[in-house]
Amino acid sequence: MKNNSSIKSTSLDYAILGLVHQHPMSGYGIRKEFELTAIGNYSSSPGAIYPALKRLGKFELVQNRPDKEDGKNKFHCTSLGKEALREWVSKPLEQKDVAQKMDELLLRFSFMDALVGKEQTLLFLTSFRDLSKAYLKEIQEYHHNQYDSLPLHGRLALEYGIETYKTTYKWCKNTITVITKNTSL
Amino acid sequence: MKNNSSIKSTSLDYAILGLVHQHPMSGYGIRKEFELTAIGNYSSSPGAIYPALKRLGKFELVQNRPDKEDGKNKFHCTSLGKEALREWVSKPLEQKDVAQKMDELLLRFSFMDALVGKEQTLLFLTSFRDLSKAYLKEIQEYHHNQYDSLPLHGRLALEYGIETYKTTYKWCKNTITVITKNTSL
DNA sequence: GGTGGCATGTAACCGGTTACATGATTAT
DNA sequence: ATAATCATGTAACCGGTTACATGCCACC
Repeated sequence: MKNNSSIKSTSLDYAILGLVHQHPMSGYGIRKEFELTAIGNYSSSPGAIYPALKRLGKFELVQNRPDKEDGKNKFHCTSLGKEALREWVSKPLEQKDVAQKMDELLLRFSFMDALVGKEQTLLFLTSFRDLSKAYLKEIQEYHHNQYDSLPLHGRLALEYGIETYKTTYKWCKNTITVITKNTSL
Repeated sequence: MKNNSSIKSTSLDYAILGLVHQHPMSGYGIRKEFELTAIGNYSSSPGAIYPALKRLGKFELVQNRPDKEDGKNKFHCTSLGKEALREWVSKPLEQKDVAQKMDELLLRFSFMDALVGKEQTLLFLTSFRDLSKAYLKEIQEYHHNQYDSLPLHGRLALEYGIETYKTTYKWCKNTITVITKNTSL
């Protein structure tokens, strides 16, 4: 009974929302951000950004108004927008996220610190860690069982996946430690 | 002056083409493949697969005809299809591929062994390795220069990227060794 | 003989791509 | 002055998503 009139947003919408939450910016600024930095590999084309901003505006998640600093028009994240963002970063992780949407997970993590507490962050990370480990185990078993029947390149590509998930698992463990020790919150 | 009447295909088209090149299969079989294996995270929905097969058929890259083995209708890769596939896997790598299209690169590598020789494969891999290293260096420098100004989560997410590209670089080096030593070609 | 998997499609919808278009401001 | 960058849009096109629809065949 919840969320029925709420935005069905793409991750692009949330990426934008997260950006303007950190710092209000113009649509042009957002485009530059996507174009020049490595952020999740979202499109920087005006045909993607401006319609997205319009969508977000329609649901009152962002608002284009003069900035207090320099008086220039900038898109701001509203309190409704902040709430939507908080919901998004807090969504429980699923197996398929880890298998298919790493970029989005990392983006959620990036935006998380301004939105939720340490506890919630650690929940996210342990979930991330466990799901990565589970997926890793799965493909390792596949690798082991199919070793002889796999074509050479197929096997090597699979091994790339295995190494990648090992790295992810390690990053999770390390990051959990960092966040746990961090006393600023 | 080349390629003007040729397909503008999505990577989904090539993923399908690569699959039916390895083994002729039904559209349903392709769907199962995408659904059950980790292959590049392509859609397995009929609304994606069948239109794609129609596209490929229009350009005579695939053909749906009875299989010699069991008489069932299956999509086969034509010689034209094989040529298109060879071109695709042989495309020179660009910086943006490494930054944004890893999955596609791995898929190209997977299909490569049935299409090009060892030399071409090593060209691909050394290019992959060098571009990964260059990109790694870039984000490492960014990490170093911005260390103090980055928000904690932003920094940690960036470190995930760094570890990932280190892994990629290592995989390339190792795989180059494996392919070089491989005498079967 | 009916449930479930095989097999192929279509239609509405929506979002991203590409390309075009415009005007304001800043810099040289 | 005029080029470059800031800033915001629109329109045609296309491909993927979701959901619906159909018919066959095999298995128990």
